[in-house]
Amino acid sequence: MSLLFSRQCEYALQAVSYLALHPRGRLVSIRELTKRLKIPYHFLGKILQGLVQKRILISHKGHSGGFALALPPEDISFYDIIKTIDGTQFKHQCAMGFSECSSESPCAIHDQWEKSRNELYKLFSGRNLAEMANAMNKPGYRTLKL
Amino acid sequence: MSLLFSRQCEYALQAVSYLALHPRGRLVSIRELTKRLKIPYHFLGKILQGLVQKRILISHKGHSGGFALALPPEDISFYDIIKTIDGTQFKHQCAMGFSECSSESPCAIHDQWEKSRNELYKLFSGRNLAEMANAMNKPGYRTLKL
DNA sequence: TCCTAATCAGAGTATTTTATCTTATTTAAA
DNA sequence: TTTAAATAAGATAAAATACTCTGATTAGGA
Repeated sequence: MSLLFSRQCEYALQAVSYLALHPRGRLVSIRELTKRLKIPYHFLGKILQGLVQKRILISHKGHSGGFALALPPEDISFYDIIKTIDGTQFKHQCAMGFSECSSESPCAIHDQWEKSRNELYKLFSGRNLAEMANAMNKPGYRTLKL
Repeated sequence: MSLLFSRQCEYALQAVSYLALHPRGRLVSIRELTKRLKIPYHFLGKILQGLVQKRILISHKGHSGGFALALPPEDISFYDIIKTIDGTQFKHQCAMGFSECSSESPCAIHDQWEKSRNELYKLFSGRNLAEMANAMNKPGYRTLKL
C-alpha cells in the first residue's frame, strides 16, 4: 500500500523530478525514465500521457522524441502534479476516515492532524521544481541524479 | 482513495474509539457499531474478528454478545491498531515512493517529510484510548459520542 | 524513400482492496 | 427446551488500482 499518494502519483512525482534535472526543453524518453526509476514501461507511458493532456508536460513523437516540462520548473509544484492525479482530497480528508469531520465537528485527532497536513501541504505546494532540482544537486543528495 | 491508512484501518480506529467511550467490559454489537459508524456490516465483522485474534479486543457470541476492549484503554494506542492492520510501513515509507530513500540517500523532500511523519507517529503512538475518549467527551467534540 | 525508434491511444489483464453472502456455531432469554 | 440474536469463518463478488499488450501514428536519419 502506498501512503500519502497513489502509485501513479508517486511515479509522476519521480518522473517530473527527473525531468526537472535536465536543461529546459531537453526531451527524455520513456525508456530512459523507466530504466532510471524502475517504473513499468507502459504504465509510465500512460501516466505521462495524462500529464501531457493536462499541459504539465510536452511530448514529441518519433525518433529521438520524448517528454519535457511544459513550463519553466519555477512554475510547477509537486501539488500541481498531485492534484491532477489524486485530486484535492489531500487538503481536506480526515485521518480516521470520518466524512463529516471538520473543525465544527472534529474527530479525536482533528486539530493535530490538520496541523501536520497543512505543513505537508505547504511542503508540496510551496516549493517549485527548480528548488527541488537545486536541492537534489547538492552533495548530500543521491537518490536522483543525472 | 484513503489517505494515510487503508479503509479497513480507518474503520478499526473508528470502532475502537467508539468502544473506548463505553465503560470497561461493556459489550457492543456489530449491529450497533455499523449503524452508528455507517460501516458495512460484514466488513466490520471481519475487521473486528482480526482484532480479537490479535488480542486487542474480546468478543462474546450469542444473545447480547458483542465486542469490547481486551485491555484498559490506557494501554492501547492508535498505533497498536494501525500496525496490526496496515503494518509498520508508516514509520519508514518515502512520500515519493522511492524504496531506497533514507537519510543517507534522501529524496528531495526527505527531511521535511520525516519531520511531519515523526510528529504523526507521536500523535498515533503517544496518546492512549483513554485520553482520546476524554477528548471526545469535551463539549467541542461531536463526531463520536454515545 | 524506407526503416526504425519513439509516443499515442485504447483495450485488455492481473492484483489488491473492499464488500457481501451463506452457513455454522454459540448463548442468553423467553 | 426452544427461539432469537449474536459472532465465526469461508467463499464469492464487485470495485479500484496497477500493470500489459497491441496496433496506429509520427518523425528523424540512413
